[in-house]
Amino acid sequence: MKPSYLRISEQLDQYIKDGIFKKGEKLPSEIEMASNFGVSRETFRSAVKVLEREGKLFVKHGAGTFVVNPLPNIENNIETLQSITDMIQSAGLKEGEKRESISLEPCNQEWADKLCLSEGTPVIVNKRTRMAEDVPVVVSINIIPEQFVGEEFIQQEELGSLFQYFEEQRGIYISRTDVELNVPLHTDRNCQKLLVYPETTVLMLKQLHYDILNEPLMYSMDYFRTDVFTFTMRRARG
Amino acid sequence: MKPSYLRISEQLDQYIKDGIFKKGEKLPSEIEMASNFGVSRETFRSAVKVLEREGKLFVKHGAGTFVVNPLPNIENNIETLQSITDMIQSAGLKEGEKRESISLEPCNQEWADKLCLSEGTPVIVNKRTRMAEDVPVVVSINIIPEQFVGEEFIQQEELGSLFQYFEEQRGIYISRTDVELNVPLHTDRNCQKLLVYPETTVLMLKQLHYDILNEPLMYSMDYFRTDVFTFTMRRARG
DNA sequence: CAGTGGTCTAGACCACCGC
DNA sequence: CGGTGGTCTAGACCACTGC
Repeated sequence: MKPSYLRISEQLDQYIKDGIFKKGEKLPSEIEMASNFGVSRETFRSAVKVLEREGKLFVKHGAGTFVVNPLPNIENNIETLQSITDMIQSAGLKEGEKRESISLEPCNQEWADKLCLSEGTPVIVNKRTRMAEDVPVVVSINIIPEQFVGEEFIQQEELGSLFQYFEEQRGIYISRTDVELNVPLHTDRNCQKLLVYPETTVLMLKQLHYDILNEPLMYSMDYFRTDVFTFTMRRARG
Repeated sequence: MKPSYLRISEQLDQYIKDGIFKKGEKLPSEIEMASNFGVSRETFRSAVKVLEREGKLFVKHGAGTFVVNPLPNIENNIETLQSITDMIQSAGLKEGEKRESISLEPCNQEWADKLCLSEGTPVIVNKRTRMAEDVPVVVSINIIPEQFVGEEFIQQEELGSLFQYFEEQRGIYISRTDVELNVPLHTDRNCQKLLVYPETTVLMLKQLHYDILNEPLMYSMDYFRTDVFTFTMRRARG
């Protein structure tokens, strides 16, 4: 049984979609609406908060609650964390991979900082080319502290989603990622594999993945072909 | 007078920073904590929700509320919308601008789609080079429907922040922006002005700005030097 | 099963807006 | 000033977790 406030927020959303509540219009007061829905005012307010967070209602203290113009859904919202495997598959493409190399290397200053290790600590460096319909679309380099992976990690030829690997094989859930957007030079070695067309450009994400307790787990550098992937997001004023 | 739930969330945050509540530790139950703080359970829960949203606490139904590893603050979080003027100034640099061109042009398919106009409707196209310490760091192109700006817009040589212009001169508050990340080819004309060093690369944001009621107001294409600006963000699992 | 967080209520008072 | 949303309470019952 879904809680009331969710049912009400969905119904309000539908009313907006159906034009029963029109853009710019002020909703009746919370007390009145709560009474209409047969719930307490706090419960109705919870429903409003859901839609306010989604940018569908605008609440102004002392003035009222207003319907705003519905925004389009954003596809490929980069703010929602998903694995590269999911990104390729949700575009309806056949996902594949080729391991370029895997090695145990002393970590450099940058990796050490991010992963909270001391410089020089051995880490696993896993480099793969990810394919969509047998064409290379992503080059990804993962840096992982030794203790987080097992023997099978090094031996397996095809790893697939590391998110899935960590969850199913190691019981670790990746919940959050800090990202730095980068644009590599087109002379960057890791770009070369992706520059199959002269008009192709590449976006690189440096990503630090955390588990549920915000422990840094893996650092990645992922090179994406921008002619294959579209990255969008929504910004809001502080 | 700050509301209790905010005071409590700040105090909890401080306790975490001070190590009084340690990473991974389970907090006492909500009833107990609420009683400790001398507030009702709902009020204490509001405080917890603030920190949960900030990724500082992890709440698990039926199990408890846990302190997680504090994450570093993210600088230059791209998710927080700010004007280019602000971005330059908050880096402690002297901001300047040079208008390259301003014209009234029939809008193309892409602009028309975004701004909800018909193709061919005249729009103002404003192209500027933005400077930091007298060096070009951003090229920005703004596409604005005629009715949103006044005569002074076209005549003024230095516009400064358009966010500020809209707010102060036109009473319009830009509250939200949809962004598409792009990497232009280094042969792109708008890049050329920015490629002062051979290792410089450029990130381009196509941005559709909305007012408080989510009405599309302005479409922009902003070219940023990645050696000057760092863009970071935080992603979370759906 | 006991203990935890999730939802919900009816009512109260406060802070803010616009007339 | 009246009407709106913002906060807060004390208590109730439900849903989930882990032993």
